[in-house]
Amino acid sequence: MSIRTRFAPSPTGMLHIGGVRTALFSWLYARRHGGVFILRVEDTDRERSTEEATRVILDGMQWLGLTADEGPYFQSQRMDRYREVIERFLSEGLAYRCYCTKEELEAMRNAQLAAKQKPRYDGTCRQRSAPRPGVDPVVRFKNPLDGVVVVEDAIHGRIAFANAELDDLIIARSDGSPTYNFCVVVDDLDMRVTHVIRGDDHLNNTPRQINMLQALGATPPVYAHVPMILGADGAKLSKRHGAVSVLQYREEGYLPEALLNYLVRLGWSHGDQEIFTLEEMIQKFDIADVNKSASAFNPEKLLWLNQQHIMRATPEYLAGQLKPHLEALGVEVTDLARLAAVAKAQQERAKTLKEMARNSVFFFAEVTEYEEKAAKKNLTTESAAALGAVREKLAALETWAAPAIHEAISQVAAELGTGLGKVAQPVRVAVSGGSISPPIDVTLEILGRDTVLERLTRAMDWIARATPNKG
RNA sequence: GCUCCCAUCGUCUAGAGGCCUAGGACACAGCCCUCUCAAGGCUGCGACGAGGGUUCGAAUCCCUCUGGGAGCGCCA
Repeated sequence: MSIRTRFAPSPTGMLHIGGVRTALFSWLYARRHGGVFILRVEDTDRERSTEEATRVILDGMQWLGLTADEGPYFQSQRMDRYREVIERFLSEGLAYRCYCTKEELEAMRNAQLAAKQKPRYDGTCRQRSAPRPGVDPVVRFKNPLDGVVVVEDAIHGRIAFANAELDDLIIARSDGSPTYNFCVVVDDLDMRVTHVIRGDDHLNNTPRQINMLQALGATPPVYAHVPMILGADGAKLSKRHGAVSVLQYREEGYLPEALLNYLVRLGWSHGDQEIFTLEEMIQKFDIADVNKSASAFNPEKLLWLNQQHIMRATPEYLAGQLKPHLEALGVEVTDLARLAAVAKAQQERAKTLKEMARNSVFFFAEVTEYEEKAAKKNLTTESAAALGAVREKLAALETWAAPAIHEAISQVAAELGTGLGKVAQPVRVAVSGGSISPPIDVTLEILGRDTVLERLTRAMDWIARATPNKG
């Protein structure tokens, strides 16, 4: 039988990296085994589900390339099916209507807590034969009263729960709507899910779900409860440290494959390997190699990996990724070949696309002012001579290419009896406006002769104006 | 409180009884390379939570403790 995995996020909160990693593991596992990956949106709580959160799930999965082979299914569109199964539970005596009021339940709960007991429903309505006027009943599943449920977890191994610890959970609310644990069981069964890979915060739900499955005469799927991701401070992931929408990472200039690479290494490893292409992940991922313990999110390492992936990417691909970030800075890019040249020149000097864009603006827009510190140090009367000499040599160059440009600048340095830095750095400030750029020859080549000559002239003018009496 | 889970450098991890003087990566510090910024190279710093067993031998197996986490909703 072919493997079928699913990712079942709830649109009651933003899809964050914790969810993404679970999705990744499920996706990887399905891909690795030539199986099917299903996306299912768990939106039974219509009150708290938002359209925006649903959008983030869909857009986020698409951005990351975690494409679903089936779905997205929406639980909100399967209500008839749930009602049908609830009826079946009722008619087969697997469930019963409970007329206890919320107040009564609350009182029961408080009493149990006060007696230092685990709060749970006492099963009062199991015996009830007649409806109670004025109360809309909920439906509860009749959990076995004794015995143990064994979860054979692919990550944790065998875990046993005593049925005596479990109570009769509500499967339908008083308005008739089905609840989470029930919907999961019905869906996983209907969708023929073979491997349930999810966060280990669901571990405690598993015995109930297995009981329901068994009541329906079904065989439980393989469960794999992956450890949680903690914030950078080791505390639970929250808005403060990283529980932001995945799309935030796109905005900040992360490559999808870098984020995936970072996430796959959280709780999973393959020897000492740190950098994985998507294909390698698919090839090497296995649930058996997933850790049991929670791991903390480390933004620095993500940044490093992003840089590593940027360095390994092709300039053309990078250009496409970089474009929106330049546009966000108000730079229109029409020449994609030129953009690729820029990306190539920049790819080992940026940790994010956003940073790369920021440092690349001067390739596309006029230099309107010089960074103060850089100008003060490099655009001086002394360097004006170097700039002039460079300008002259460059203007006379036969071929406009990096090697020739490099040669010209070296010559100027030699003629002036100074180091290359004394010449290259003023030129850098003149053409880029600041002190940071790719190697000067490459930078000038991409910029083009006309632009370079113009910017050199402009810098010399600027020097003359800035030091009027020295002349 | 009860149930369940977890435990190697600050962080991510390797480690399935001898290969461990515990390896790699991020971060940090120093050095090298160098036209800036990076990248890269080298070096350093730095961990098996504690106590008991089992064994000729334990980071690895067992127990207890401690610490952390999750669940106990007409949320998912």
